[in-house]
Amino acid sequence: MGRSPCCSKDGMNRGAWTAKEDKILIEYIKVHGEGKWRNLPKRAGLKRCGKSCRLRWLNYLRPDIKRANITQDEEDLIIRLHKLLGNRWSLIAGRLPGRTDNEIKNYWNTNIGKKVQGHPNNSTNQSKRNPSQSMGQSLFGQPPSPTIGSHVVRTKTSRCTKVFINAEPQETQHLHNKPVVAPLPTVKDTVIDSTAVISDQLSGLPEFIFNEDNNQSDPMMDFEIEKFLSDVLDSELAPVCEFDIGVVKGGDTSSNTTEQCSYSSPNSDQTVVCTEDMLRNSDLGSMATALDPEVDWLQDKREK
DNA sequence: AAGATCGACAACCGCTGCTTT
DNA sequence: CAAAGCAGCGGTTGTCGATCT
Repeated sequence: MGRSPCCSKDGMNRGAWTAKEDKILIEYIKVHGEGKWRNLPKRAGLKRCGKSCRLRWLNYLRPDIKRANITQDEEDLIIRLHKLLGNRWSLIAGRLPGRTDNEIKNYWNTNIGKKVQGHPNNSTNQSKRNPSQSMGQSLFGQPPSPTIGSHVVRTKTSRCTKVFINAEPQETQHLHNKPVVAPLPTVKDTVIDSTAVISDQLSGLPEFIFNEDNNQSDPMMDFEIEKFLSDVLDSELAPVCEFDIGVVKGGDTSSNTTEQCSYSSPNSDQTVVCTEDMLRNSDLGSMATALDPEVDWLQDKREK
């Protein structure tokens, strides 16, 4: 598919932005709002390409940008999120108010990356040595580590938003030896009911988000895996959970890839890998079961 | 004092996926 | 359904100031 270039380079300004250009861009966005970047330069009278305007605005001119140095807390959060999400800077930035993906990426490359690089058994270290492994190949053929040291190895963004669910009823699943729901016709039911059981014991658990349009009779539904993980991060489990998302190949000879979410419990030896197949088979009960040690751990913590 | 090197960060580039036509 | 348009993402490069030799 042919595509015209983003913008002509003829007569365009390049390089650092001047104060005058910044002012023009700010004034224009104040009046017209963000978006329609392609036409913005022409309308605003800027000799810049739309991409450049967008970047300048998002990374530098936006009023909510924090210009202060990154704090230790923020650095810790970046490291933690990087463990979880890999080089998905926009997702990481989304959890750091006032910080941009570019800023975090630069900070990582110039500060954290070096620190982490010196640390043995680190996936970031590995991916620097051999970037091709960072596409999920280190997961290939070997299960995620059951220890806390399990890390994300994916660098290429891919999405798992739609999962085809087998609508056939399944056996009763148990959580804490209690019946969760019977039958379990859909992933939606599994997740919601499993969560409900845990929620009886623990507030602040992730809110699992599904497309409201879906119902039990609709086998096609949205499972927002990134939202799922994001909600987990917001929950009280955040301090103890280790989640990975990875894209793995089906086998040595297979070129098929599948998305998976693995969960490693630091309070037990248990690791649950939640694959598309598991989702298809409504096997999220296993994942919920994996949360048991954390629930117990948090309860103990609360009682103390 | 001057050139070389390094580090930080802004900006660019190529690609991808979603939406529109 | 395919092509084109567009926004957004992550990797890379360029630039500039600080430090070193």
